[in-house]
Amino acid sequence: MDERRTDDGDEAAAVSRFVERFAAQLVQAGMSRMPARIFAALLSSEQGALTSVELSEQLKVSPAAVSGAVRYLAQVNLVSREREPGSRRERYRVQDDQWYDALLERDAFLRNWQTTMREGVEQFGLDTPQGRRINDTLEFFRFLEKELGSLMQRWAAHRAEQLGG
Amino acid sequence: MDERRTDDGDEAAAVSRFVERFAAQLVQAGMSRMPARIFAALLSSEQGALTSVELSEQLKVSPAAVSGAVRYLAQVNLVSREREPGSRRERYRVQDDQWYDALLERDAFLRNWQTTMREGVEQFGLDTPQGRRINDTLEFFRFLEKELGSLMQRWAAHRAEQLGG
DNA sequence: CGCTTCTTTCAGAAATGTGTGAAGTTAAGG
DNA sequence: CCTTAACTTCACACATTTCTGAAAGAAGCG
Repeated sequence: MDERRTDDGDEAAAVSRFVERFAAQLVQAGMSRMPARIFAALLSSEQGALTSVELSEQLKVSPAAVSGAVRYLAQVNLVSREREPGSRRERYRVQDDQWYDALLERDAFLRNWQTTMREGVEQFGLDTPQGRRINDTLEFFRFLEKELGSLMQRWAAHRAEQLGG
Repeated sequence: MDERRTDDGDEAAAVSRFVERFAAQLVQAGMSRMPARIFAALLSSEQGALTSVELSEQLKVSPAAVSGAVRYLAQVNLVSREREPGSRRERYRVQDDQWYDALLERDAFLRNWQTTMREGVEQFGLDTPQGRRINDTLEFFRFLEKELGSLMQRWAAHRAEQLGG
């Protein structure tokens, strides 16, 4: 008749459960729902890449929703868009080795915080308790920026080593 | 007439601008609006602590909103509640030296991720690309957990040194 | 022990966010 | 060129979240 129904169904359901749980985690961390679901689906896919239609069907959402979510994901560098040559069909791919960086979105993120804090320090001045308190925060973010840089380097080294061994 | 209008007004307006900018930053990082505004207001206050009424007036929100937001902030250890002895008035205080930890809310956060990822690895198995991909993610979070621990220690040392010198 | 002051709870209103359907745009293939 | 398959945009509807006002609940003070 049709394909091995139960197996495929079970597998699909199991995948879906994981995808939704993963997505929920991302949502909790601040990502909006649709991007989260799509990212989770991509990471759980065999090739690490899916087409718009596949995502639309698997997640049971409209192409419009996929479009919007993917735009966001591409913008924050969690996903890259590929064109299969000869077709207008696009595939969206998780950046296997880059998404760790993106997830910690250090660059813009930490800079923005530092800017805000610097303004606060200027406004209140270091001769006020508030000013000193905000200055501490500024220093914390400076510290974080430096440390996260070297942290990611260590991670890269760690990974390279694993692959090598 | 009344108090030095322009000075107080300007100062208040300037503080408000900073508070709202800071809050916006926190919102972007995933915190909801009211807790974010309250936290920012506390950090910008001279004593690092304000009463419910003060918050309510400064932020132009109802006592109910303050109550709910403060409950959340206390739960995630960003704020502590104090009672002024003899009054039912409560003051809410930012935890000057603890909120860095809280902001990175490492403990529960990283554990939850690891649990989710572990389930994914089990589900797909290390003989599938997805399984390996998710396992990489799991390792990344293990790595992060370890590193963030020592990072915060270094920060504590850094701070202690500043205060000492 | 009741009055008063402050905080909390709760139902509902207002604001915001999120996803859909339909129309619009772009580019491959005839 | 025209057709057609894909992706995107936009207005709107639905869902969720967030804040308020009112009422109830605690706790000092007379």
